[in-house]
Amino acid sequence: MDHQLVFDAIGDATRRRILALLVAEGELCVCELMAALDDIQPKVSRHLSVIRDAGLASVRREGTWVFYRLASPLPRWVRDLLDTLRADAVPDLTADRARLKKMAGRPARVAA
Amino acid sequence: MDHQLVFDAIGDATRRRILALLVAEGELCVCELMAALDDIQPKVSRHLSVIRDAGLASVRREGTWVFYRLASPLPRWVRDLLDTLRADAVPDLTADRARLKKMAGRPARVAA
DNA sequence: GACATATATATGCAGAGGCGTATATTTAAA
DNA sequence: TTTAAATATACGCCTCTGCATATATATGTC
Repeated sequence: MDHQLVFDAIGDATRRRILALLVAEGELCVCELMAALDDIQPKVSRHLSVIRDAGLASVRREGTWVFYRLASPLPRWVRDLLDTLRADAVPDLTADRARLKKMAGRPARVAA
Repeated sequence: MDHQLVFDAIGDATRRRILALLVAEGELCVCELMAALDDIQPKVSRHLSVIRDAGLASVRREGTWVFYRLASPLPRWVRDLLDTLRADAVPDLTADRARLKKMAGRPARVAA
């Protein structure tokens, strides 16, 4: 676990929104993150690759969908760091979760 | 308190070392931080200005020395974030504190 | 295979940030 | 008022990073 990669990952506002959503919601696919962030696909995908390369998220493919969740186990200090990404630290989180809730046609999970 | 400025401040490795020292040691002057980090003065000073401009540290002058400490009060999420800067999150911290301890001629505090 | 959906990556560009060196500022003392 | 010590800032330089657009890569369906 490279320390700088972890802090780089939380250094960007868009990535903090993604990470805060993963902390709060558990597992989300790219299309759900696009809806929650109201942002374009290449941008979301690029930021997800940074998060994944930092070792913070793991990936599960289900058909054409790709689901991201927080990696586990994570070192204690990383877990503590991610736990700080609550609504007071990530102001967009509340609105992002609301948009996610309103998203039409959310993919149904088959497996965990 | 600007969120991005706070995360920018902890995004740099040198600044994390400084912040971790302030969390662990309380109040330190620039010359003590130079000794602890084993780094040059303009670099330490520049990073301190970023930390100060983010609202994370306050400054007290005593003669020619300038002492930095964590600002207070800090928002809950900022305090939580800084509390994650322990030795496991900032690997240099242990060596930095050892160098600080060995520093010759540390300035004596007059006031708090 | 042809096509559609979902996701990933390549590319060129513009802006931000860190570095070392040099210099300015502040304070105290001679 | 000169000098020294401690600290702050200015200046190029270079690298890194995020962006939007375009394109590539699965995967499933017909």
